[in-house]
Amino acid sequence: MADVAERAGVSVSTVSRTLRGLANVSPEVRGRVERAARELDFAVSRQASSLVTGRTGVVAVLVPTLDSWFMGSALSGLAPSLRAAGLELSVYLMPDLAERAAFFEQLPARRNADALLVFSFDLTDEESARLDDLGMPVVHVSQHAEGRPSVYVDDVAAARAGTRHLLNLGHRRIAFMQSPGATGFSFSSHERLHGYRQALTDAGIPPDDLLVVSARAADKRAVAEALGQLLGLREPPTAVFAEEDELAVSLIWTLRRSRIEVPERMSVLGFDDQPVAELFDLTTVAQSPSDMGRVAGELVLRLLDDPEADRNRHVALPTRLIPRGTTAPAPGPTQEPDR
Amino acid sequence: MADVAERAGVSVSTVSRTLRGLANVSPEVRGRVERAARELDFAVSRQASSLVTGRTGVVAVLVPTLDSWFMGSALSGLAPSLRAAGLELSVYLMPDLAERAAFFEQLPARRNADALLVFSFDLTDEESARLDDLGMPVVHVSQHAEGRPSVYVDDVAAARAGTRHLLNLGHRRIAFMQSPGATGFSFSSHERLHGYRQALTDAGIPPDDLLVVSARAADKRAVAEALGQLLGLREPPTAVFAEEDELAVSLIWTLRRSRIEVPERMSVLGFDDQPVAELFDLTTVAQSPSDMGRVAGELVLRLLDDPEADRNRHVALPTRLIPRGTTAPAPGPTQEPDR
DNA sequence: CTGAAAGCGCTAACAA
DNA sequence: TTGTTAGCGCTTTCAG
Repeated sequence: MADVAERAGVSVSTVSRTLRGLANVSPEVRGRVERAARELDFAVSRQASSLVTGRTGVVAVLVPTLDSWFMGSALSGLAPSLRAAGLELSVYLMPDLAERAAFFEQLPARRNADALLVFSFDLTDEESARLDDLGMPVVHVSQHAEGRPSVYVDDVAAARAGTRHLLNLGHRRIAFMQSPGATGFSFSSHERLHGYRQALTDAGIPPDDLLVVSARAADKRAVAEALGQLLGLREPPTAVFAEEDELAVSLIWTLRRSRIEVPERMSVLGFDDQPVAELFDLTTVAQSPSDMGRVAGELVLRLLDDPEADRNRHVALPTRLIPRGTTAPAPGPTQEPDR
Repeated sequence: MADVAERAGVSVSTVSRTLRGLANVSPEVRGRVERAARELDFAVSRQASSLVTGRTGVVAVLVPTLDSWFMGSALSGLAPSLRAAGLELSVYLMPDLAERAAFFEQLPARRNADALLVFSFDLTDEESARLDDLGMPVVHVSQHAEGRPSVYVDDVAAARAGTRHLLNLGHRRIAFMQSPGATGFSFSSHERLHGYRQALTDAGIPPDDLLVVSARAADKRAVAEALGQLLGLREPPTAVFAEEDELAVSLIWTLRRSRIEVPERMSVLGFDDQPVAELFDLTTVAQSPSDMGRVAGELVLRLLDDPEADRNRHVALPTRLIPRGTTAPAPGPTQEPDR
């Protein structure tokens, strides 16, 4: 910066003021400084400025994965808002509990970011408390935390609506298929199961734990086994609600291989509306992670502006049921399926 | 840090030495300092240390998208290496040419990162030159740049192998379907087209530009139109090589809707081996972006260690053809298809 | 093995 | 509108 100042024949303060776009610089001087900066290919060191301003110009995000549709979309929605505000995006990937523990132990983001976005985690009370003491705005995304800024969809209501769709089609034995995922990593998963149970209860059908199975979408064998569990029941289900689309299509793939027609003999409902859903003509509950990312970005910008505003603002984004071809009326008499 | 020093009854220099794990600190003092730091929940400010060391502890990545299988996997492969080395990962998303121009104009990463990874871009000479002058190690990923560190797959050879597979099945009219993408954003795309042409030429078949069409995978209508162009030709193709799996499955979807059996009447070959490939039983050329990310991470670590080592190291990762059910021998007499 | 002091590159008073 | 000066929190000589 001293070089620029010398070249432009002004003091460093003037260079600083110019480069930050402050008003009180004469146009003539401004021009000289800008030209000098350009000629010298000068860029302000964030490190140095943050040392004095106390702001790092960085927003940190804590994510469980990066190679998922959800996270990819969410970050795509988030990044532009931050860039527009001149903030850098720093990613902390915590794929397992060990990494996660290490993160909360050291809180590396502590003084190295101005705000933190936490995605999809089932935080323990202790972890939440640590975040509260971080001394920076923390926004919870795809999850909600009492009294803390959160952006999410109402997974309970969404799952209830999805389940009701199946009930309305006359299904009475409805299974729920979960993605296991590392423990403590999926907030939404629990909520969706809860919504499913609620809808059943509301319809006067007692939830049956035998109808809740789990498998990783990528593990075909596990999906087949989970399906096997369901088909071997005394009263097998006529519909399966999968907690996310990838699992749903993996299930459809398995059903097809077993010559069980979808939706004639088995309805399948997904959650997400990923691109693959359309390809499989999958009925699903749509959510928009990119909207979630965008809204979270806007919220964090507002919090950065005024840490007290929006302190416990919760933003719930909509979901909607997209009926496609994998759900159909339950086979046989609807009141008393006799097989 | 002064607080920690006071609490431990030592000077700040000692705290600094301890926290950086330097050897010359007595065990007894080390213990006191570490305890004090823990009790005060102290974390070193990267900003302040980088000001004096000149290293930021940040690795920047330049990416065209985040919501793609490729980038998600690549970043998943990269992040752990960086974390293990105590480096932060800063993401610069440049979805369009305007953002890109702005980036190269300002080079915001200039003094705010220790190294830069550039993904998948078709850089202009001017852009490459700017990167060279950045004064930090730059690694090109999923692309290669003469004389600069690069990690990639040999797209030309891979596409040639894929095309040869179709030729070996007796296909003579083989189409190539591209994803348009913003101009200048896909290095691999050009290379694959090139490999496809080479294989044809090698087999004595003159490449026919009418057989090269393009459509975005997500745009069903565009895919249908592209397919229409091919089907309307005087000599329509019996096989299509799609430059990436998502496009391939979108094409298969369209073909099925048109009651054109795959692979009986049309073979389809993809590129990537994304999870969706298995679901569609898609024959494809597999690559591993997560390996690419991992290797790029290791390379960047080595360059950070010694900027001169590996200066123009090129790492080419393998691809392999995965035969599945969407490719089959060409219908009719192979030498002279008579329809 | 430990401490004192200088200074990294910038911004924020304050003065002019 | 511009310049001068004092730090921001650390690391790094250099002494001890």
